Amino acid sequence: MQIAKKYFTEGLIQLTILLSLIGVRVDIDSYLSGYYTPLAEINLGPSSAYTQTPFHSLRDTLDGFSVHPKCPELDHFFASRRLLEEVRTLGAPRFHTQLNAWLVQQGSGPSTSTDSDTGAGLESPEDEGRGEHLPGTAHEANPEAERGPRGAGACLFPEEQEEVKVKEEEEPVPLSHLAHSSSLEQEGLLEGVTPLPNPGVHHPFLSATDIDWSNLLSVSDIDDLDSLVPEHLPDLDSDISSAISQDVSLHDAMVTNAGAYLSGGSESGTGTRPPRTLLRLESTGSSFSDASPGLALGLAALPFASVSGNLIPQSTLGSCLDEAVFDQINQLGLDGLDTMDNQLLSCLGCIDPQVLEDLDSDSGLSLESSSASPVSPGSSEMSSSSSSCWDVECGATGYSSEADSVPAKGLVDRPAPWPPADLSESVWHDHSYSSPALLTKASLKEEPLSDEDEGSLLEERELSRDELRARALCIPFSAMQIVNMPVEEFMEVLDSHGFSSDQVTLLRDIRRRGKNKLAAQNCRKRKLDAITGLQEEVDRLRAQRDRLLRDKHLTAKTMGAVGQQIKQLTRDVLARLRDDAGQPLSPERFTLQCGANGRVAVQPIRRPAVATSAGRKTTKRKKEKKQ
DNA sequence: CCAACATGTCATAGC
DNA sequence: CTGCTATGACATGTT
Repeated sequence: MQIAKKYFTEGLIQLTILLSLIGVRVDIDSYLSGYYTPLAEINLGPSSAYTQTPFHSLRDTLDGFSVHPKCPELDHFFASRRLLEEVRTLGAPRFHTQLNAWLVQQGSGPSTSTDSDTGAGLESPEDEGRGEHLPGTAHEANPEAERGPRGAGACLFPEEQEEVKVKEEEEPVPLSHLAHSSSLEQEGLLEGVTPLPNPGVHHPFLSATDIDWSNLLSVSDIDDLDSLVPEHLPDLDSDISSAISQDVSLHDAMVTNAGAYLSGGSESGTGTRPPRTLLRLESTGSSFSDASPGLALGLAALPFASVSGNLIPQSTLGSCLDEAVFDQINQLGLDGLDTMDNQLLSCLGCIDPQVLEDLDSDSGLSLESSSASPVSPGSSEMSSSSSSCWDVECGATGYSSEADSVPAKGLVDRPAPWPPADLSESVWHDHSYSSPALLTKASLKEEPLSDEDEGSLLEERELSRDELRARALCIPFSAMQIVNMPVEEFMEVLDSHGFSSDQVTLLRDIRRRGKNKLAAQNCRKRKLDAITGLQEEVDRLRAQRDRLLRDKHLTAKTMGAVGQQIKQLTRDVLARLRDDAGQPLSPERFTLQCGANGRVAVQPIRRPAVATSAGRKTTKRKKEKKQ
């Protein structure tokens, strides 16, 4: 995203992209051809954070712009389309191919171009691209702009696709070819790659293009497209070449509807083009909305692809577009959901929904959850925290949900006491709550078992001592329930069920032991974590110590070498100096002293007056040996 | 059989 | 005072 932001903060590029988005033919392909890779990485590899970003934040901050400064509707529209593109890109793995092939088409188009340097286009796309096409509207500004794509629109065949892709990669696309590319296609392609351009930059040029805005946008055409979607489902084809031709023809349709240059000097354009392109336009939308959402890039430009003479105010534009966009989103989502739901249901049909719900929760014995549940003694919180544990038990045994799935709150609120005889099976089935792994395993494994298996498993499963005691005293609660219910609820249970003193004592013991058991687990876990952390710290400190020791040795070695060099230099200097007698200065009697100002002075070595001659000799010998 | 480990339980301190 | 948590110590079962 940083790269994308960097790119999009370049105002000219932003402007180019934005103009392309609103239907003005600008040189955006040159931009794309150069920055395609990073942009593609941005969108084709949606990070979880990116896709999971809340809609409001997506709308407001994805492009780095909070609100469209002048046109909130437009901003909203862009945000909506951005969201739609996010949805599309999730399922558009073949976007690269489409983009490449399309770019080649533009490059091989008949448009007259004076620029052949793609790099120049990248450097200053607005100079050539927008400079030519901005002054006029989409209908009249630049005949080449419409002639180019149309000429190249239907020229790509499946067998040519790969070749063209290579060609596109090898040869830089002429700038003007790219500049003349269809805004619709650019939009669709671009939005498949980029998280939408900067809406804010677009405004200064709105005055020059707002007419195109109004002309290009038509709600009725959007509706038509929607209505046409089902009619052309047979046209849906995952073939890339088909999708490409559709995308290119999309622009042709726009141009045709615009009524300008329909019969212009397009080399490849023919008189039979308009009907065919229209059909392709429709099929493009259908392909997007149904078969392969990612391939239907043209639908990204559907609001703009609808070309009519209707002038609609921008205030209404936003809402209309939003509806269209979100209809598409809904359509996508519903289609995907239908498929996914069918598959999921087929896989999970045999699983009890309750168990499915339980799978979302933790094992019910998670130390965190278990320890947290008492901290939140609210009834609602209790039901959320402890019910998961109980549900696990329910899922583990597969008992009837009437008895098993009753949460603690329900237990307490239920006026009628539970018959121990009936609850014996439903409550005393699995109380191995101390072992989360066992619980999870049991809950997952035992669900599809039959009653016979349940019985055998019940027999196999050992009840804890507290469970046995509670069963002996006919206490109609599981240890999990007793432990996890809030204290208020527990007190209410003790009061409302008319338990004997033994039962109450046992209930309290079970609760105390259960909580202490969980606390012990927590404590041990913390202890292990602490030990692990300390061990890691020990390792780290040990490594640091070794590193420091190595540095110390190296420093000492260096210091020794430097000292030797100094001594040698001192000897050399003193050997070149002469005393009054003309004799060389002895290093034993003189030394060199470096002053703070950089001066070097010869100083006699001061020896202790009390030093014995023997000591001097010993010192001298040592010095000599060292030297 | 023994050691190591895991787990439950008790006692206790502290909040 | 009560309930809860944390933790050391001990017992017991498992590997």
